[in-house]
Amino acid sequence: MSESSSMKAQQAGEGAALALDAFLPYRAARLATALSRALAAQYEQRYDISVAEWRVLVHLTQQTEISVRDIFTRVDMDRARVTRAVQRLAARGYVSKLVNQDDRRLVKLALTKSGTALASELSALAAGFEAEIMAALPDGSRDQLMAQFDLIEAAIDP
Amino acid sequence: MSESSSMKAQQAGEGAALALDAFLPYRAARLATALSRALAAQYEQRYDISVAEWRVLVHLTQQTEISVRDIFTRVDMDRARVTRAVQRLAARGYVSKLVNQDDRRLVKLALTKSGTALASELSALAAGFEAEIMAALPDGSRDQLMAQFDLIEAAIDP
DNA sequence: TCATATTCATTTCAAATGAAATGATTGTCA
DNA sequence: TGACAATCATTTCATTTGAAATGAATATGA
Repeated sequence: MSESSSMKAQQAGEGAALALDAFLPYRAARLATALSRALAAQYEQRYDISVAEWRVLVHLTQQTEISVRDIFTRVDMDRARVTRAVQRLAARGYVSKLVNQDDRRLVKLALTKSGTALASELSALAAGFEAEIMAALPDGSRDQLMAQFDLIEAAIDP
Repeated sequence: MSESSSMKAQQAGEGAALALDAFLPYRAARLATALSRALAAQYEQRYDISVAEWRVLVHLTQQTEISVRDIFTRVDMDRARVTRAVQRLAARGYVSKLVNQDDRRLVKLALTKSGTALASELSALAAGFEAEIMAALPDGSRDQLMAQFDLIEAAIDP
């Protein structure tokens, strides 16, 4: 393999060269895509489920009779993406979609029986995936990470 | 505002309900987009630079005379995205693009004078942004985070 | 040397994305 | 009550994305 280009790579001029490898936003993005890709590889093909659909499913595992808005405000996807994920899930019979009679602008989402079954399988898969990764970290890392993530998000938002 | 739908939300049936808020892949994705959005808000409009372009610029700050391949292997973007970012940067005179004479399949990228200037401004901006966030965390959090990220990525890859 | 395989950057094309528009419903307040 | 604003889900439309195809250049090995 040709290594010529990288062999010739040289440091640029002085200046404040930002170390990308130690730059939090970049590292967070890299970590997130690596995790997402690795996890999706375990279910995308087997269950024909996208990341957006996966998130909606898991969210409905925790709360039911909720609206599209309830999901996208909590789950970090925009309205359109949630709407589309729900459409695909409903078309395949995993999610039921009714009009909320108290406020007919709202949709009332819930898992169907097969949706519940699928969500269970996916949850188990996901938990296993996470556990495997966490096994490579010192004890307590998980809580530590979550606490740090919380602080960072709090520092950004307001 | 109508709270009816969330007021009515109720816990779904027993089962292993995966807590999305404590699920690493989800939290990493949420963190990454929050950081990316907040940072991009500081430069996208002012400098008319996309995230992909920003990454290429900063990368060229550290190594020069490198190819498209050198960038996308290190920077977690696919070839097409790097090619497009480079095209836009070259069109605006921030990056020079020559053919590598030792291997004419390769492109030889470098910052121009104005590209170097822009990269400096952006680096300073980025460093400030990160410092502001890190100020909200305990001392040593940064190194701790990077070490944890390294471990997680290592647990995924091979 | 020559045929074949590989590597690189770019382009193509279909799918995903998200900002803004739309239409339906509910809230507000004079 | 009724006009107007606000909210919800969906759709529209232009852009972005990335997998695969392409074409050019180099490596490999008979």
